[in-house]
Parts: sequence; structure tokens; C-alpha cells
Amino acid sequence: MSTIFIPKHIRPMHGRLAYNDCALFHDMTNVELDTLESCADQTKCNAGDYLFRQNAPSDHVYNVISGTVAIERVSNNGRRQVLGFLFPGDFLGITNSAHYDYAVRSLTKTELYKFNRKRLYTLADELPHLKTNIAEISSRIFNRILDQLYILGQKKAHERLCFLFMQLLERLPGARPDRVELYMTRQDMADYLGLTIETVSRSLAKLKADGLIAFPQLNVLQILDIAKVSELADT
Amino acid sequence: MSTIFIPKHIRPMHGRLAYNDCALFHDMTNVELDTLESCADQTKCNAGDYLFRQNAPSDHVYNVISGTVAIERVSNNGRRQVLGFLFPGDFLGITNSAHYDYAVRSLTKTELYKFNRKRLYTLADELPHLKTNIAEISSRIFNRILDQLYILGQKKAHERLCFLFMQLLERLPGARPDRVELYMTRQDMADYLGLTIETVSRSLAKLKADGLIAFPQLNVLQILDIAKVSELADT
DNA sequence: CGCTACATTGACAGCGTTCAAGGTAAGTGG
DNA sequence: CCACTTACCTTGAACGCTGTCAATGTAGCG
Repeated sequence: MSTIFIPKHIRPMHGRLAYNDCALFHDMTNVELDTLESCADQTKCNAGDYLFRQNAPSDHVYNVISGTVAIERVSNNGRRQVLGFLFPGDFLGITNSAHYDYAVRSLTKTELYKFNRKRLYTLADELPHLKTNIAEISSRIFNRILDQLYILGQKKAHERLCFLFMQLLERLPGARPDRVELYMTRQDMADYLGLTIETVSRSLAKLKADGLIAFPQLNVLQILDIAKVSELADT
Repeated sequence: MSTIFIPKHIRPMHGRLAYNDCALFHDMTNVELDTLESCADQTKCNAGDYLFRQNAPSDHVYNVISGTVAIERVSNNGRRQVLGFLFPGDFLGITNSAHYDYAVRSLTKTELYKFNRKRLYTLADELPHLKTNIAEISSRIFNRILDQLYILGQKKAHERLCFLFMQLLERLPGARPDRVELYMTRQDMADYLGLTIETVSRSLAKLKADGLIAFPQLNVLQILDIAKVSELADT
């Protein structure tokens, strides 16, 4: 039944999450959702586990139920670029190539739905809403990458961090200006923003000294001056 | 007739251009090509002209026949990021949103095919090859953006330039190691690579002094040591 | 020839990286 | 409960790359 298929902690997002990717089920009838369920399986990961590695065959599309994951790309010489952080409701693995061009690493304990990619795509030919939704999700992912590209090309360290904060605030379920849980390490932030861990640390210290943010705990961020942070983050 | 529809200077690429986007017509029958032609129109631009601006309604998909264009994104504060350079055979304007998230500026005199986007997409529902090809093209565009993201996040100025050179060598029709025409200005390169024009100039001078490249003319590049350039460019 | 746009070069400052040391927090075992 | 370990984070100092500002050079064009 479709009411079982969509777990409680995702359901309430439907109305709220305009920016999140949780839209695969959007506008679909219960009958359609039942069909969709036939492609679905569930899986889980522990913190640090790789869901899949770079160049693995792209057999599945995943939907994060709970937890946080990082999309990474590692080059020949070992340098790592984090392409994004994904949260509950987000999709990953949507691709047209036969292999994933990136790896996915869990930052926390993570539960995911797992769809057979080919079956999902075949199904999309029959269910127009599903196809529209997949296109819509791809489009959002693409736009996020463009934002990140702009940030890496044009922004200073402290601006990049503000960009990350605003992204977390918008996309991380449960994040509020006075409490944003940072599930990633400083190194993950650095690799996402194209900086070193030291620069991240120093820039955080600067933003803190300037009264824009605070850290009630090491991994809990408080945004004190959201107007300024938002301005610095601006794309 | 489909033999008219695909102009001579594109036709020969079909077999060769594994990395170029000129694949919309791939595997299609003459009947299918005739149908495709019904969506097509032709247009041209002068150097410096904008084909369309950021946030314009995304009414058309374009295919470059001749010339070079730059995809750009400008932010609120005026900083510009070039998202890519496109050459004959390349597509642009493939999107799922109602508006373009970027502007397209001609670097040279440019001729393009122009497809009504909605009609093209409707047609894609009927012609399976066309739909596959559109997906294939989108996938390549996405991968190029990921490469660029990595470059901006991890590489030094001279490495970024080598990356650009290798891209031009692979994607610009007619480019050979001993002769790569640079249709873009130094400023365009800078905005593409997330650098300033001065840094571009200095890094070019350094690469020249090291004997990796030469400039027979200001806008003609010669790659003297392709092994090293390729190594520096490596993603 | 002189105008204009584009490119190069120089001097200098500043931001970010690198290398190194020290600090903090959580978990383990005595 | 406390020392010890480990992983992560912060801070410091020096260096170097890149940005900024300014001047000069160069190619194309009327």
C-alpha cells in the first residue's frame, strides 16, 4: 500500500519542501504509487560506509530516508572534490550513463530506498507523472551544481562557508537559524568548497569573531545574523 | 529531405565526434529526420550578440552549426561565471525549467539550428532514438560541468589553463596540437576558469617560458608538450 | 596616424596553503 | 574514575599564488 511505501518522516515534507528533491511521488495516484513500490527495496549504511564507489555500474536510484550522505569524486592524483551533501528526501544515482561518475559515502547512519534503475525508467514511460518528476529532480540537481560552480569560481573562503550554511538551512530537514546540525567534518566542508581544512577553521573563527555565527557545540551551528550570512552567500 | 537538414559541415563529424554533442540525429531513420526537420528553424548571431539572456523563457533548443558561443551566468553583484564554450555540433538550451538559468553569448559569427523545445520534447515521446539521444547529450553536458567543478575546486591557475587547452583540443572541430584557434578572449578564459585576466596572462607566459606551449599568433595556441599539458590538466 | 579594445607586465598586498604544534572531545581499558 | 589513545579541530608562522592597481604594449580599424 502506498501509505506504507512513503514513510511517515517523509510524508510531512511533501507540502513544505519546495527546494528538496522529495518529489518523485508528487502528483501520483495511489495506484501509481503501488506500481512504483514494486521497484523499491530498502537498504542502510553505517557512518563512513560507501553506498557505491566511483565507476560502479549504475544499477540503482536511491532516495534518502534518514541520515546524510556526501557525493564525492576522486581524481587520479588523489585529490577529492565533494559534489554535494544529500539529506532525507533527496535522490541520488539518477544518470544516463552505465556507470556512476562519483562515489557516495554515508556521513551518518543512513536508510535509503533503492529502485532498480532500469525498471524505474521503464515505469516512467508508462507513468507520466513519474517521468515529469524525474526530469524535475534532475533539473534541480543540475541547478545546484551550477550554484556550486559559481561559488568555487568566484567566492572567497568565508563567502563559500556562508553559501554552505544557507544550503544547509534550506535543504536539511529540521535546520533552523538557531540550530543547524553539521553532520559533516571540517574536511568534508573543505572538500566541498574547494578549500583546505585550515582555511575552513580560520574562516569559521573569523565569522564567529564578527558575530555572524556561533557554535554552541562543535558540530552545531547557530546563524546569528542571517541577513549578512545570506548576503555573503549570494549567488 | 534529411540530407539537406544535416548540413555538410556537420555530417562528417558523425563518425568522429565521440565527445562532441552532435548526436541528436544519431541512429535515426530518414523518416525520423524528416519529422525532426519540421521542428527546425535556422538562426544566426554576430560576435558579441546574446542568443538569449538569463531568465528568458526557455522556448528553444539550439544546435551550433558554425561559430563559438559562451554560456554565462551573472550574479547579483555582477560577477560573471562562464559555464562553458560550445562549438559546431554542440547543443544548448536543453532544460526542464521554463526559463534558461544562463545567457548565451556569441564569440564569433554563429549559425544555429533552432528547435521549438516543446515540439521537440513531444516528438521525443514518439521517436525513441531522439529521446535516447537527448538523454545522452544531457548526460555529457552534466559530466562536463562536473569536470569543471573539480577543476575550480582543486587546481592551480596553470593547471586550469591546461584543462581548457585539452578541452579545446578534444571538442573544437579542427583543433590540432600544433594549432588551436582561441576564439575567446583572455577575459572569457578567466571567467571560465575562475581566475582574473592578469593571472591568465601570467600563467600563459609561464607555460610558454617552460616550453609547454607557444603562441604563433595571439589567438592561436600551439601545444608543444602534450604529455605534460595533459598531465597538468588531469581530472 | 591615432583611436580603441585587448593583452602583458610590474609592484605590492592579501588570501589561502603548507608545515608544524597544540588543543579538544569521545571512547577504551586499567 | 582516570590515564591513554585516537580522531578531529584550532592556531601559529612562513611562504607563495593570485588579486589588485597601474602602466605599458600590441593589434585591428577607421
